[in-house]
Amino acid sequence: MALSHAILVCLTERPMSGYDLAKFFDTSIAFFWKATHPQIYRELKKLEEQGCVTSNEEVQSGKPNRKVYSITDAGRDALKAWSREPVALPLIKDDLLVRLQAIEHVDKDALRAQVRARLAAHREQLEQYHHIRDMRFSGGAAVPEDLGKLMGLELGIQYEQGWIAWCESVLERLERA
Amino acid sequence: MALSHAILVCLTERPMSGYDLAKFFDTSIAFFWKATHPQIYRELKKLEEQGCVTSNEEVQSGKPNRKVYSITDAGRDALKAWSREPVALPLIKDDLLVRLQAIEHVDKDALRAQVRARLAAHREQLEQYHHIRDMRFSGGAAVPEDLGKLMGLELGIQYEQGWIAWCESVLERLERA
DNA sequence: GGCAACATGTAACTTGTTACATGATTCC
DNA sequence: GGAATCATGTAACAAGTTACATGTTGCC
Repeated sequence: MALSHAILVCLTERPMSGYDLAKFFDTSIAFFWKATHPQIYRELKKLEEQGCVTSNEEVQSGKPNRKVYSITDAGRDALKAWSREPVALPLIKDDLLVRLQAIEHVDKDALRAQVRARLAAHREQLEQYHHIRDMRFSGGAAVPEDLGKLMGLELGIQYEQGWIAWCESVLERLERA
Repeated sequence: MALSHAILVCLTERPMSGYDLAKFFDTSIAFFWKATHPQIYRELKKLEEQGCVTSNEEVQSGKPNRKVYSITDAGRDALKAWSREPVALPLIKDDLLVRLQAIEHVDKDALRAQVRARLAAHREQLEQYHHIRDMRFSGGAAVPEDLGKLMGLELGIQYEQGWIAWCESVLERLERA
């Protein structure tokens, strides 16, 4: 469904192998979409059958060969058609919030440790986003092609800041109780 | 995996039928976890086999019978054991952010309309959360059992406010371009 | 008469996860 | 010698979605 479109979006940037895509999903666009490598290889096969991407094998000495995929005109058309469809609200699945809901039925020490771990993860993520912003968008201005990426990054930064503040306030209250 | 635990959490509140649970997932805890009714019925069957819930049929005149599920002691134990496991970072899948990433390859009018629709959805959600907060937690104080629910609600409110601000700033920039 | 809500479920399908499988090179 | 990185994939399973199926009551 949308994974195929996310892959096409990545390939508008530059041609990539399945391996590259897996890493790209793990780093660059991990905030909006996640995918594991079996999923990516499976989807690339389908996209190739549909003619949305083409592959060509790059022979490498020593290392195994790379199969590099590029988006086709049909792929670009599919992307544009998809962009006109209505968007779904992002789905959230959060273990930690579910546990909070049943606060009287969970292990409170474990919960505190989990909130602390979450706080640390959000702080780290925020730092990474700041780093990317400083590297790619220093000054705040972006060329038109990159405006969307900058806005995505701004959302990420705001999102992490929100979580950090929330975790801190939750920890305070949990430690008092 | 975690859906079964989310169901158990709901059942700590009160016994419920599959239908009730589906509505509960749709309203109360929709922010943390979503589930459709076929999924819920399927999971309830498994949970009953494992002894984590028991069901008893409530005969109703006119309407079809309700099969009401209650959590068992084994279910409560399973919940506590699960609460000690490490939590995963919440996964996000957001179509809109993916489109923004490829801003030069999407239909810009459609994108603007989608951001406006998203903004409206977040505003509506925020209003609902405010309403719940005013109804259930007026004054801000919560009894210990409800503290987790209040904190979850606070996160929801903050989350929606963040999205609203972001959508507004994005719209402004998209309309300028 | 038609639609919505109540109430339960199945079937078919698509997505997503985890583990397995292979094999070379480079770094410690 | 062992672990990590590069690079591709398959198989089995779990989770999630969509459409189908049935039948009543109450409201407009």
